[in-house]
Amino acid sequence: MWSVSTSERLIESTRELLWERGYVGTSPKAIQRRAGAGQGSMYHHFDGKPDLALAAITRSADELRVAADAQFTAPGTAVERITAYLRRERAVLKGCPVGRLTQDPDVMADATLRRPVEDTFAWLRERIAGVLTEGVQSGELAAGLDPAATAATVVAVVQGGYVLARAADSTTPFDQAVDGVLGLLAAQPAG
Amino acid sequence: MWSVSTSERLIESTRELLWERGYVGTSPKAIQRRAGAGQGSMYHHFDGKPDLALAAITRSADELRVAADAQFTAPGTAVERITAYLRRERAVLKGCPVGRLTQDPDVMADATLRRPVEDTFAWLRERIAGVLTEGVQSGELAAGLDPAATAATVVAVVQGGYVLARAADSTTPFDQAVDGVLGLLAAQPAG
DNA sequence: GTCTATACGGCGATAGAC
DNA sequence: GTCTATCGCCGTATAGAC
Repeated sequence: MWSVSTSERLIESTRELLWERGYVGTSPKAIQRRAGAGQGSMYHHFDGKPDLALAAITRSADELRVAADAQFTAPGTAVERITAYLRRERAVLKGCPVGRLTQDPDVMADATLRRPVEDTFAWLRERIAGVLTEGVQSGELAAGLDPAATAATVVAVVQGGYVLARAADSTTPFDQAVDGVLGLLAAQPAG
Repeated sequence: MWSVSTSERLIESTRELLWERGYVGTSPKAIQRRAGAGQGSMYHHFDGKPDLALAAITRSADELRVAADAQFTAPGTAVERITAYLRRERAVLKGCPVGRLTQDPDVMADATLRRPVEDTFAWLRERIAGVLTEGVQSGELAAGLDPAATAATVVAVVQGGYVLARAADSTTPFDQAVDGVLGLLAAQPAG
């Protein structure tokens, strides 16, 4: 048996804290405490708070892509895959670990930290637009459906659903928002 | 002529800073500087940071309701009013001054500060559901459309649209997300 | 009402011993 | 690699003079 390395624990602790409290609300001291690491230890492995945050953000972004891609790559019609993506299990009340960073002024002001966030959503919209395009081409979806716009809608419903859920302190509005788009999508006249 | 009162300037400065940097990222000192008020002045008019934040949040929430209600109360069909709401002019890259607070752990942990946020979104979903119900009843929208779910979708698209716009540093994805839902809504088979 | 003085702990980092 | 010491500045107030 072996324990995870200190640097590993620092990254994971940072990921959790960024998720819970954001960049501005997360201090090096809090990270160290959660990781069970000392001051010197943290500054040995990382240059400072931004460097550690970059490692954490990059990992969260990568995880998000992998998790999402699993739904889009699975077999099924376009609508089935979009449905699988929207209905996949999520920590709804915690919100999106990547989308959350969008509200963090110090993250958005730093080009390096901002990059993974920007790339993640660009990729996600692109990927979903691709799935929708397949649906249009196969005649499953109306020919008039705009894949890029609809993809943005799908991603926005998820991100906005988190906001509504947190505001209500209940997962219900998230589920409703998802049901809402899926209802609209299902009622489309076939192409 | 008269100048605005100091307490008024403190509230407005707090609103701006909460919008730009969130509660955790906003310090009393920063508020004072922006308001052109001294330390003692701020603590004379308000009990402290939470008290001042409550005044700011309440006002922003009230403003949001008034602005939204204008679209819903205007004449027009249900879809026209929803469209007016979704397309109304917004500071897209700044995001929603109320929805943003949803990501602020210290706001959500304080029942008093949280209240206006919760109420605002509950009201908004309710209000939109009402408009959609009218649309269903008049036959403008399909009988199968779920007003509550679709209302959640509409609000989520706006809130999520802000996230996408900030991530991309461009208003384009917001507009696409809006176009996307409106496209789906318009393509509904009539009831 | 507004000002200055003072307080104490936390933030983010560096230095140097072990 | 990890620890403790130290640093200067900021956050969030309180006290009391004007």
